[in-house]
Amino acid sequence: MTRSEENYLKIIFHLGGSDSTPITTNAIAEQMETKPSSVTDMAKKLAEKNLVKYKRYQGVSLTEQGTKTALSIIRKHRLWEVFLVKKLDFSWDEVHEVAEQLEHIKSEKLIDKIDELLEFPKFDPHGDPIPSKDGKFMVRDKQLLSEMSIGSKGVCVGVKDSSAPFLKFLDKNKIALGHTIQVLEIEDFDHSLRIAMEGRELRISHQIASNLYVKKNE
Amino acid sequence: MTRSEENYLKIIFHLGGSDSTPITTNAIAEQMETKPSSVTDMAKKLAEKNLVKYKRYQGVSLTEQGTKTALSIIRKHRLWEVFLVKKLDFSWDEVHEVAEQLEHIKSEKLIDKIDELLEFPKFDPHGDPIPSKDGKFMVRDKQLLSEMSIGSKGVCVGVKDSSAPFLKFLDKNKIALGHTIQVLEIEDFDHSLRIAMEGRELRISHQIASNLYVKKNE
DNA sequence: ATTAAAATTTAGACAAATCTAAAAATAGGT
DNA sequence: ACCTATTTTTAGATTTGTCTAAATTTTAAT
Ligand SMILES: [Mn+2]
Ligand SMILES: [Mn+2]
Ligand SMILES: [Mn+2]
Ligand SMILES: [Mn+2]
Repeated sequence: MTRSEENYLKIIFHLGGSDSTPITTNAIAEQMETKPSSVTDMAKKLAEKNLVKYKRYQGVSLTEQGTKTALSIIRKHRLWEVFLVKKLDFSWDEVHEVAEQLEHIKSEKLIDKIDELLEFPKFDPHGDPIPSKDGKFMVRDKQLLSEMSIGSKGVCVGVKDSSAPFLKFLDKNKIALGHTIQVLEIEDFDHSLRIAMEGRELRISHQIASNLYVKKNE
Repeated sequence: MTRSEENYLKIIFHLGGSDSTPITTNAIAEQMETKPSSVTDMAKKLAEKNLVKYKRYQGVSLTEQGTKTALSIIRKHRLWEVFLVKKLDFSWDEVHEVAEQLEHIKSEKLIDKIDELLEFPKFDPHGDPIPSKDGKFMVRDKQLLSEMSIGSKGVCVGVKDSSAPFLKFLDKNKIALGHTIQVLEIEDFDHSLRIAMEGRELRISHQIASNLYVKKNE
């Protein structure tokens, strides 16, 4: 597997899709920051290797083997992110770039030992689940903060947008995973929210709220 | 810098050489496990980037900039090797391959944090010195065991051959860095040695002795 | 000084991954 | 059903790093 093939598989996985709703060439091209014609070439190559199903003009979907491979890359990416944060004091907005490189290191033993060193974490620094060796991962019952009703309480468990600017904004406003949240008020005008978080009260825009995942209290 | 360029620089560094005694095309080709014609192409490219001095038919030597780059790759390689042994319980015969990949990860912060986590080690698991950020490294006063005279004592501080088979052989015979060594007898016939090591007595061939570095006691 | 052997370079080709421009297929609106 | 806009594919070129085979230069022996 080349690095490029691995990146395509990862992106196809993240775009979702299935046999019945394949991923389009353009969607992949946009995520890969490449041209559709390049995607077509790669689609053929991956199909040749039985990693994707591909029919001309009909888009691409992962085979079982392709899914397995994608999950193993994602596993490595997220474990390295945890390593960087927990063991090397990286902040959560710095880890993605480095993990993009580290995810391609080829050594089963290495990633298993990292997993062990970290005591088998189930989620990465952004709240995304870490697949196990056999490709299974926790699906956490979570919803966007923007979809919660007034008065409801929960715990912040993840971010939808994990770009550095958004993560830095959260840091600046002392919003972090694990914090408790209660929705106090939702403005009709702009859908901004007034929330209580760890004793404080703050106002956040609809855009922020629609990029924060919350686990609702029972 | 591409991965290939980095590997060429590293190998040119390891081959020694200087402005007056440049490294030959064939020597590089052999180490890189590639063809001389490929080396010529790369020599031109590296010369273009001012990383080596290159004159047709006259071989290659590193510029100051090339030396700096080579040392930074070697620093990364050796720090990762220490990390694998100390933090992930790899054995010293398993680390080289993985370090060959990890040495190409591009992140200053990452390698500095690894350095810090390891408490700034000065030598790698094979006894080779780890260059500092600014490219300086300890030159240890050491000699080959095969060059020691009868009766002299020392401490085993490094291996010349760090291939897995040799390292495994040392493990099997409980020869490790840090162990004390005294030369008891040298056979005229085959130059094999009888040595005392950590209380035991053992016999080792000339070939083994000429791949073990010892720091002589004053 | 000649000459043969060895080392090195050049020329031309190839695979991987990408691009641009043109052609083909599909999808959506009327 | 038809036409047009969009999507996707093809064809051909480019870059990087490699190769083989042929040509050139160096070296070392006579
Ligand atoms: Mn990430
Ligand atoms: Mn990647
Ligand atoms: Mn090594
Ligand atoms: Mn390398």
